[in-house]
Amino acid sequence: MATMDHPDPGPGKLRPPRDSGTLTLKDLLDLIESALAALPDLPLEPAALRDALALERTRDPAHGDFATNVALRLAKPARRKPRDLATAIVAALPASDIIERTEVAGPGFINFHLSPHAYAGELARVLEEGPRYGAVPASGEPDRHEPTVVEFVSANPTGPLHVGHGRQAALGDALAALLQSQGHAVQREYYYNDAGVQIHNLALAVQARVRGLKPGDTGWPENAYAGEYIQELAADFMAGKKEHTQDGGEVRASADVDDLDGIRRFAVACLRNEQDLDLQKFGVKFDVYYLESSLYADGKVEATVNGLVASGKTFEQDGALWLRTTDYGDDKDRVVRKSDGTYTYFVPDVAYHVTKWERGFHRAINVQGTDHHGTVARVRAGLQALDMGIPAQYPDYVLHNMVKVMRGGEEVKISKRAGSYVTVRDLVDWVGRDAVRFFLVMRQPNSEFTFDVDLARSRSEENPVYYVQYAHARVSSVFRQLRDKGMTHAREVGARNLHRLTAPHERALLRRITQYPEVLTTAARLLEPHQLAHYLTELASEFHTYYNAHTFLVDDAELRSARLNLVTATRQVIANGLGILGVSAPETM
RNA sequence: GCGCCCGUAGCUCAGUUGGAUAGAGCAUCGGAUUUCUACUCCGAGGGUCGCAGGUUCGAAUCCUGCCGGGCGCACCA
Repeated sequence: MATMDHPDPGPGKLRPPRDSGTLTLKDLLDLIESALAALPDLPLEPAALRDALALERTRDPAHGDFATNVALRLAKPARRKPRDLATAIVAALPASDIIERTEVAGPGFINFHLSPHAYAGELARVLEEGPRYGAVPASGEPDRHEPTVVEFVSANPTGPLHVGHGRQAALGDALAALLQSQGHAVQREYYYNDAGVQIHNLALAVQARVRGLKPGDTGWPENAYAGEYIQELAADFMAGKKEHTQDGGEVRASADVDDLDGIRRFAVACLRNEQDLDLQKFGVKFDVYYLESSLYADGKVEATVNGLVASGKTFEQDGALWLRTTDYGDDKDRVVRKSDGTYTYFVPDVAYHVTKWERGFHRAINVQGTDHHGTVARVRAGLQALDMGIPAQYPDYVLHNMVKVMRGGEEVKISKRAGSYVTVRDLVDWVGRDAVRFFLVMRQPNSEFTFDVDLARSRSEENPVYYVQYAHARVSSVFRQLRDKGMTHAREVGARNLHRLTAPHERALLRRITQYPEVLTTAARLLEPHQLAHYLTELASEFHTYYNAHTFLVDDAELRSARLNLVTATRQVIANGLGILGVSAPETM
């Protein structure tokens, strides 16, 4: 599972929401529902019938386009044999021009073979809606528009972004786009830990470097950052450089060794700017940077502590204030206020999530590394203790594993302590933004990922990004050829002649294209962008197969236009899907 | 030790939240090009779904136990 404890979709969610998916999918569901309602002797409530109704894509084309197992699910409560029930349901199906034929198969499945008419309708929709195809229109079920905040990256401004942050950036941005495609109002947010110990350690490290110390020397501060970039910061600081800040101001390095506060402000401004450059290069843009320091300034931290104390769930022990988080499923109680009077980081963390809720985001998704999964129970427990009506499973988490980088058959070590590690910028420089983006979202987040730099660089079919992008470029190439040959493509002519696309390759491609809206819905519901990446490679594969087996630019103008409609739709879906993943769709390779 | 996650073809991984004969790419082997880009395509072999039980019409999928690996178990963040 890539996600933890996201809300149970509940019974009935097996059926896709009404306002998503293809038109034909919704029509089919309606037809089956009517059939069930028409069966006289089913001793079942309508709600139970709805819950049992699931429609799924068939794996084997011989089984048609869609199949349902309602008869299998209802057989027992109805006290009837599955196949008999299935036969009765089929007999009760209203006539429809989207169904070519229906059959009862296996233990009691009902298979639906769609008519060419159904496909023609869906293909027309792709061409008509263009870049919007697959996205849910802005009028549907209210819960689908629930304002959602997606928090990701949230790296401390204490060094460059490494590959793990890259995975988070790629994942978080794709997730946000996926949710937007489903009609949610999404905010991309970056939580900035600018008030903690880490920043202090950063300042100490720069100061030590300014004094000429190196990691390991006597006098080198404990927990100070060892990276090369610290030395650069120290040099810039002593050179009296100016650095602009995010709020439009400017920080000038004082070049004063004892000016620890000045060192801190200068270093943070520099590193923050570096991170922004990385993210910009990666094509990720945040709507909001939420500063930890503002939580203190606005009294949110204090208010949270007061709220926790008021809850009666706190206690004093060994001079510290504790919260009984074990009451809410945590494995041990947590310190809120240390015996030295300062708060643990857990407090601003809870305060931050309170603001998410109070800002109207009743759905929150946090993208984090699995190494931080211990915080999940804590934050939720803190929110529960406040008793603000926040659901127990708030927020959702998408946890991702670490990334190994292989280059030239060897692992490139990632070690912040050692001071050398692969940064997002390194990767983008080596293989390009598109490859980094695609690679980092093409696998399930929750397993270790090995980034093969050589594969990502290769211009061959082995490289999945290249393979998908090439399919897109290839369609564009076909249209260049069309012009060169002085041929024409008329969409209306093509639309009228879609019945001529009868080759197995064409049927397969049609099937795949029209599946796209369902893929988006599923990927968004499960918070799994890799499903989209996987789909795109399959779509590209089917396109390449088709391309190789058939010439599109034939003399027969009707067939030609029909085929060009099909490949235009293919290109559109590839472009739309890549767009959600933050990958470009080039006209030429 | 406790908690969370992972274990599917030689390798990298999918598997539509319990369905039909477990799929794809790479690698291996065998084929295809006077062609809209061979930057491609077609075919073949390859499996104890970590192991053992359980749940049921039906399990890679859900439950229990074990084996192996990752991560986490601070008055650090």
